[in-house]
Amino acid sequence: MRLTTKGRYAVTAMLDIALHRNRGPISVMDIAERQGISAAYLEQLLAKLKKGGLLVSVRGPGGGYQLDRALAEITVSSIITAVGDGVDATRCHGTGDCQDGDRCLTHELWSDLSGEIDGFLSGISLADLVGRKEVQHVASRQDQRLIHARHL
Amino acid sequence: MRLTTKGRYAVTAMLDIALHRNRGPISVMDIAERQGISAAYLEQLLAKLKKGGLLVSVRGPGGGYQLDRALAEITVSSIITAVGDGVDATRCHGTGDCQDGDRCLTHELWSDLSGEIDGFLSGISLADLVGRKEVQHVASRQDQRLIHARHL
DNA sequence: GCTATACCCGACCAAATCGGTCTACTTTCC
DNA sequence: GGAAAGTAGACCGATTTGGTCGGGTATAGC
Repeated sequence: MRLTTKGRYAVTAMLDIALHRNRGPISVMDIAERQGISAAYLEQLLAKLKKGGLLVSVRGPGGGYQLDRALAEITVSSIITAVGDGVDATRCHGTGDCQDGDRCLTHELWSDLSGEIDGFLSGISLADLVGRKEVQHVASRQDQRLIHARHL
Repeated sequence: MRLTTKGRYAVTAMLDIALHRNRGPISVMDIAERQGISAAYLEQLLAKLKKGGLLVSVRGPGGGYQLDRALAEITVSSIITAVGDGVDATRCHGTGDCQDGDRCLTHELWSDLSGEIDGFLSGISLADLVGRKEVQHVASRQDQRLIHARHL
């Protein structure tokens, strides 16, 4: 099971774009500042998300990234997968040849777990997250802080 | 979320010991051969499991490791935790200060996910695993192979 | 057509982690 | 006493992570 900052950053960035979707394209810099993520690093992740068909980019001044699908059609699972942080918990990546061509003692356990996790994350879309009170609260705080910081 | 070979090996080893519990103490070498795990590495994991109160060891010839609790009282979750592969998916380890003392946008999501995974793994004990047909099948295959190998 | 903005892309890097080895014990049974 | 077995910890090579840097290229607006 690999769920590292890569996956977390990706979901965070997607959610940030979702929350500000009515402002037109969102620049990497904006997301990076609001979410406290290195801009150069974030670029790599957004590139993968674009390659995965979750985002489109607009070049030039005023450009940035936009969602390529409806909020409800983008699941957390798909974001994590797109960026390479697999949800798979087995050692053999599901093939079943964990021990010299045969299944290992615990193959089914990890396989079941993978299903469980994927089921959970597939059931949560950006639309769900955007609708959460707690998320909206954090988002408005971040917006305020960014405006404040840019006034200096 | 950290679920690496460490956690997988630990669960595999514990299950191996559980399956052969009627044979007295199980040596590291036996487990290593049956499960295809490096004995030297396995030692480290078993030491942690012992420190965590899941195993007891018997030194000297004929010694090895034994479970320190009833099968039903040892959950997969507790095994993974004992070797250090935390089930926690948040960046802040549950404290909630993911971004300059406040919660990040996705704190709740990862927190929920952690709960989900932990709930799943806490619900599975060694007794459950030992009772599974597939597990028994793989175990008997491993036993046969070991006997065969030692005849050479 | 310049220029500032912003995405694009690939090389590179330091630190951490992982899976594992090796050595040198100590304890216990025969 | 010697062999079997656990104990402890230093060490190691490979990979991954998280991130930087530097140079592109496209494009909007003047």
